[in-house]
Amino acid sequence: MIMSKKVRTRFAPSPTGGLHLGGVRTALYSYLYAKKHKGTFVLRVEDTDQTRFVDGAEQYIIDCLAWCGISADEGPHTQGEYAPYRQSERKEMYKKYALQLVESGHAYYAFDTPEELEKMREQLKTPQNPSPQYDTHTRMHMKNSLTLLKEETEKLLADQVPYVIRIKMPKNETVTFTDMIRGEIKNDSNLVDDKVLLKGDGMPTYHLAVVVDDYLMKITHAFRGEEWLPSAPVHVLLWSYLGWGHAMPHWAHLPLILKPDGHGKLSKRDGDRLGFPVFAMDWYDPKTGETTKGFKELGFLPEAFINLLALLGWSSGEEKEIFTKEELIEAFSMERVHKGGAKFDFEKAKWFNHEWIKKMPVASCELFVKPILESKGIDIKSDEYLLNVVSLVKDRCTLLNDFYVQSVYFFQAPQEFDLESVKLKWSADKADFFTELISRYGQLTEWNLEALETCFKALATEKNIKVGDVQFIYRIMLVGGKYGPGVFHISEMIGKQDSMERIQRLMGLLG
RNA sequence: GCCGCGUUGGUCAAUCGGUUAAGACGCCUCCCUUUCACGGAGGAAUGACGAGUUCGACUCUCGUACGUGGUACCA
Repeated sequence: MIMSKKVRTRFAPSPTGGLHLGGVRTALYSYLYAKKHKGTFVLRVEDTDQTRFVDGAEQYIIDCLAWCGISADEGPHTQGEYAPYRQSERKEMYKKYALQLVESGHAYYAFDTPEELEKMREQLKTPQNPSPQYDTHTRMHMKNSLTLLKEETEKLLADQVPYVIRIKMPKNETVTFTDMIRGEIKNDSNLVDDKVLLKGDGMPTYHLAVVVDDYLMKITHAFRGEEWLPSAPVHVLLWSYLGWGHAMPHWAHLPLILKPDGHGKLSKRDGDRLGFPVFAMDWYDPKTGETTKGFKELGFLPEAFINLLALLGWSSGEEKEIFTKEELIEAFSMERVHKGGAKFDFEKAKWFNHEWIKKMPVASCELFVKPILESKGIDIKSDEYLLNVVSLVKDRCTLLNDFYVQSVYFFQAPQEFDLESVKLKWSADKADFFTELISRYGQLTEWNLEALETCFKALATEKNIKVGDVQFIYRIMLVGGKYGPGVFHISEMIGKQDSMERIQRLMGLLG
């Protein structure tokens, strides 16, 4: 095969709730891989489980991908040539293939009721085998077209007795395939169960749908989480049984994202417990009425979010850690994805965001900051003023939301003061200093950084007071706390009038 | 239980048989800043264990341990 096919990757989430970090990463890697190879990235909605369908989840997923800047080229939101992209809308296609498999002897009808299945598992359960499967060992004891006479099966079908179609796993075969990350993977066919392909309600299970759709949508590279590895042999067999072996996509099973503490996959609950988001954006669950915080709303930049996710399980091999999307596309390769799972580290995640805020031009930064301040009811005076504020405080903001605390005092006099700290330095001569300072400020003809700093320091020297002490108090007067950029910068920005009022205000409080 | 996958500092990780085993986050110290950050300089901290292959193993093989995933008419 000298001619290589056009790369087509897909992200195939099921619309059952908030979009998890790991899901975004899978989408991201699929996107990066497709773009790197000038291919197409497809979004396919795997809504075959009617009972788990959640209203609004699909649009939410689309919105999340859009926020991350990794929107799909084809999907339910577009008019792609492989539509429809919702499996529920493709329902009729799957049955045909299931029947084809029955026809060719690779699948069979099974009429066992859920109760009967339960009974079988209960009866066959032993300490050595706590979870018996419907497989090559047990299927001949069950109620299916393998154990029933042909006429019996036909009668049941004619009577519309509910049934499922199961794959008939072969005996004594080693199913082998190559994973782009892990290399050759082998499985003993005797050990994997006869997975249901077509459910009682006529919907396909994931196993059938993923194969049929990947084939029909001409997917060339299929990336998914490591949790799919155990059922991969079923999919590999299906590709071959359906006669599509030559077209099977290249697989890559991505390592899991683990809890930062303890063990196991990172879940929404861990985020709640440990105080960080797990979903890309706020997710409102219509069933419970609860909203779960997302990275976006917490103040993450999408650029930082995909950057940190990309580096969670993949590394370029070089020291560089901050990547733009374009740079990621350029540098990404599946071979450099780690095999082992990675524990999520929120501190590092925040570091990425901080780096992105520092790196962002002041003007772009202002675009994000403006709505945040406005939503808090702050009158931003003018864009020029805001721009100056942003340039002064941006390096000390880790999350976008930090801009509020770091810049309110440029717009409003502080409501609360760190009086504890002031009192340690307060004394009669300090009071005298500030009284005199107000008067000198009044006489200043020019209000700029140099003028007021000179005035301030000259007075301290005159009064024989440590500049640092009064400067520190001055900071609390203007800001309310022990933070923020240089005091004289702040003072210059807020103006003479405001500066004088704030001095007076705190002096009043100190009696 | 069985099967799959994995295992370099607390965390993310480089190394693709020969290095004093990078770098980053976090932590600590110092400098800068008479605030807090930013920035700069330093520091502590790593190859799960046991065999084998090899002149030489973090790197290859096997075993053990541990972790993780799966074992549904969920994806």
